[in-house]
Amino acid sequence: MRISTKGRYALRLMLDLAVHASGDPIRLKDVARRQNISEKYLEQIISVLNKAGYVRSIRGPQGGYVLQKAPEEYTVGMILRLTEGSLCPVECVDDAGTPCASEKECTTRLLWKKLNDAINGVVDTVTLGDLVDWRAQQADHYVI
Amino acid sequence: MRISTKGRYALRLMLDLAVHASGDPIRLKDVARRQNISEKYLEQIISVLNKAGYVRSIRGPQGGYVLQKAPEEYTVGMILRLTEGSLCPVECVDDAGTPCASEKECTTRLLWKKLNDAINGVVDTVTLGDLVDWRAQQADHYVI
DNA sequence: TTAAATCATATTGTAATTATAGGAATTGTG
DNA sequence: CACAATTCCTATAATTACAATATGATTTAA
Repeated sequence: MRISTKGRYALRLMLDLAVHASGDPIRLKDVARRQNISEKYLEQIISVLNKAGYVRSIRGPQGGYVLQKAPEEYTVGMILRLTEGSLCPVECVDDAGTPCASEKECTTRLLWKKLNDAINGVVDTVTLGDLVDWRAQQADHYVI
Repeated sequence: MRISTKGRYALRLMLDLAVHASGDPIRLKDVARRQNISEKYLEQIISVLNKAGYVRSIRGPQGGYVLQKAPEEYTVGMILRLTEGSLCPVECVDDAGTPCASEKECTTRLLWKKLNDAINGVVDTVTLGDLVDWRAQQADHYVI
């Protein structure tokens, strides 16, 4: 039950855009270098984020990407669900999925609901802004 | 980020053994019928549970399987981790996994730790005994 | 005009998932 | 003892997902 690289890279990509925001567009090449991720793979990932309106793209030289909204406006869950697909541990507790064929209310389903709630409790409360803050605190340590 | 059928089937298998426990061994064929799962697939799954000592097998006619311990002694996490592998959402927060190569303490890692704790908070507290109880309560509804 | 960037789509290699299949070994019962 | 019911073991296969890589088209600032 792993988060795939796609979701993790998307998160690091968005965090990179948030941290290095200066008004000017940020080139994917620079993100790829800083995050040590294949630029071509990042292109596919940011394409999804772009189509969803999470980032804005500027084409041509001096082009790049900028966050469409403030970092606090993006929850981790929004980013992961977009790139990763559903985060539900099993299909039957997924609102978008097809419900359990067999049982009206199978016993293990209660467990999956609890697990789903626990997962959502984290990813839907932590925002990109929080990640930026955490990173700033870590940076403080290195200053000394 | 889904729990695979292997882990889900293992849980239903263990629950079935717990619910139908009578002292006599329970045939896999009956579990397969009740749970509507391929018997051959269940064989592979229970083989893992058997080698781990979670169930005891009795061979030959009138053979089958019984739980080795009381249902309360098995957490959901024990069963899922055994059949499913690690439940960590990313490798770098997995005690058994290789730690992050790049960063000493990368920012997103804090998030993954929170997520990991949330998941463990559910699977390590709910036991097979709880599932049995839940099932009994559901059964009460149908009695009326 | 050129070069730097995004955009779009196809392809590939690997591994995991989800089983199915065939038969060997064990053992209670008639 | 023979038989049949069961567990046990291993191989194989079909499908899908994952994680990229590759190629080239399009846009646009300088």
